[in-house]
Amino acid sequence: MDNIQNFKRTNYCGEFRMAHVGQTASVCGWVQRQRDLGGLIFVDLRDRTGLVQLSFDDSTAKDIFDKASTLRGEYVIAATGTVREREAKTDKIPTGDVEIYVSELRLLAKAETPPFEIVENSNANDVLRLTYRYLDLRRPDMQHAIATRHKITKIARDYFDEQGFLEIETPILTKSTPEGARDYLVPSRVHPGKFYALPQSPQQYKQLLMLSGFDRYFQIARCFRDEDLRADRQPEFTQIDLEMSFINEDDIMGIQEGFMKRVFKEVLDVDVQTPFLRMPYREAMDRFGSDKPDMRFGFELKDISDIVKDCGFGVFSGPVAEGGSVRLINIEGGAAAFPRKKIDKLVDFVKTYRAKGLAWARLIDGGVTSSYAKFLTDEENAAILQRAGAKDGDLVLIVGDAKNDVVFASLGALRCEVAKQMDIIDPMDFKFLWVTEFPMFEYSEEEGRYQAMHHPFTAPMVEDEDKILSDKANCRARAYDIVLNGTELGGGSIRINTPEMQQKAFQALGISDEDIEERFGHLVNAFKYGAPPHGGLAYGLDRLCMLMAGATSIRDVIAFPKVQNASDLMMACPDVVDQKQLDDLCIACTKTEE
RNA sequence: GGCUCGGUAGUUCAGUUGGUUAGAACGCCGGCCUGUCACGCCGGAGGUCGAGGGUUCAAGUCCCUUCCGAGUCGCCA
Repeated sequence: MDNIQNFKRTNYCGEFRMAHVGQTASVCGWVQRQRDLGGLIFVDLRDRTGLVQLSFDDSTAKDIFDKASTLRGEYVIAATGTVREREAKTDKIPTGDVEIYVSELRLLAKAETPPFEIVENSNANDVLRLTYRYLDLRRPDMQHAIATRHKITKIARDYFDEQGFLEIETPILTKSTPEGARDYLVPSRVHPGKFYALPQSPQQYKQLLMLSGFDRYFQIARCFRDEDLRADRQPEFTQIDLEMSFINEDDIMGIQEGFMKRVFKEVLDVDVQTPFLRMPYREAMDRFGSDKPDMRFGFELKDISDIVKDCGFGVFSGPVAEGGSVRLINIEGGAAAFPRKKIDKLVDFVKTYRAKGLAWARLIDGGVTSSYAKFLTDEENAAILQRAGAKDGDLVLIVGDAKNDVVFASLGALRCEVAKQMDIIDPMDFKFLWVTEFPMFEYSEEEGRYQAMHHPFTAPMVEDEDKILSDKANCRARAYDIVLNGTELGGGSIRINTPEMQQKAFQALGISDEDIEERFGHLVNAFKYGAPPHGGLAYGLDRLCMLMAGATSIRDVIAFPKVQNASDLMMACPDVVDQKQLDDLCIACTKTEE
């Protein structure tokens, strides 16, 4: 094995072009592939910038040539040589016009054959990739994703700095907040039986920073939530978190739009149109069945409750009578040609959203075949198709339910699913949307009471302030989400800044005075000392990176992510700890895994 | 907690109504080869069919349990 004494890298592998011909260059990295043609050896050398070809022939010193013949994939080497034009060029790699004719070769580390090939677009399965994440990260697409993430955070720091924001760190060991997601708890050794919680977000700290006068705060903040994972949800994730004082919604949105415009231009060279479209929550639900609608395609929802409320078909009239609704989406673009099997799959699909079924009508060759027409009058059938705006070649899909939530959830998901299946979505089309006027409260069936939809510090809309106690169901909040292509990128609100209004909000949530003091006393107390009007926003950095990198899971833009059961396959954690550690913390386990 | 899908050489997969010695490609090892770049040619090694139990003359294949992974519903103020 050689050492790297007196070796100085002059270039990264991916840099070499015809302009370098004749130069002496020193490079280092990993062997991608060695091709031994007998009297001639080629080695593709890889570093994080790309590949360059090293070549060895019968004019090469014998000891170097012999060493080159022993090279295997993933060996770590350093080489010095002359850059020369290739006899046979390739356009498959950017350095394909040149090669380095090696005069000095050092073998710095050997490598076992990796459990999967280190290549772009690996189809190795996730268990393997995540168990050997350090090898997975060598692959060019992962290197690109991680580098893209760096670019985004770099631009965020630059941009918010230019806008007068201060980056301020907030604690990771903090106080448990029973509202909202489950907390990760950290036991205290010094205070037996007491626990810190890891932050779900820096929410209260950043509001207190406003009260302290920092005026514009931002942080790239790690957040923790002990909830089940999804493709776009990890137990620890990163937010670009910010808060501003003496502002209104327009100021915050304007700053955000400027950031998005810049980050998309610099990272993807995409021009994002500003200002972004804004849409009240109510309208988003009515038109798209979702509070995070994908605006890249139509298939909007239409309410046909008025047409079917007195019809003879109980599947339609029943839900309306019970206070729900019947709505449809009209799928254009030849969806009427969907085979019956495919439609049956869609029926199963909506059932996962608790819909009881899916009625459909296909308009083909001037005729209509449908699953429901025989139960309705000609007038009713005609009115439905007219409301749908359906024309020949279209597929009408109808869901009715006594719960509007079910109708919205199923049709909202269905329009996205169908668009996906029809492959009509352009991944490089980025359609932003602000969803505004969120409800202040939502009713929790489980808890049997109203809960804050956003969080308990969100200000009500000025015109709805008097509804905060008297008409919770119709009280709207000064909250807004930023939505990109059907993904909720972030959310925020204007906060309450007077003790009086905060008191009302807690009261509306049914939190007792004792609980207020116990759980939020610090914040309530602080607000007595002059809190400026303030508000802010937090983005999911992982989701933004995912969308910009064209990934389908945030795992692909996180260097060391967790799997669905929240464990880390590479580090093999969580794991048991020594009894001594538990004793120090006064902790006894009552249940353990096998 | 529920539902759906998946687990077979190192890897990605195929494996028929249950039936001889479980295959392919890539990778790996050895040999040959002076312009390759998915090098080529010749040869070779490599399997607890995720695990456990059951049905059967016979199980990769059927049944049950369980582990692991993915997607998703619930959940995620």
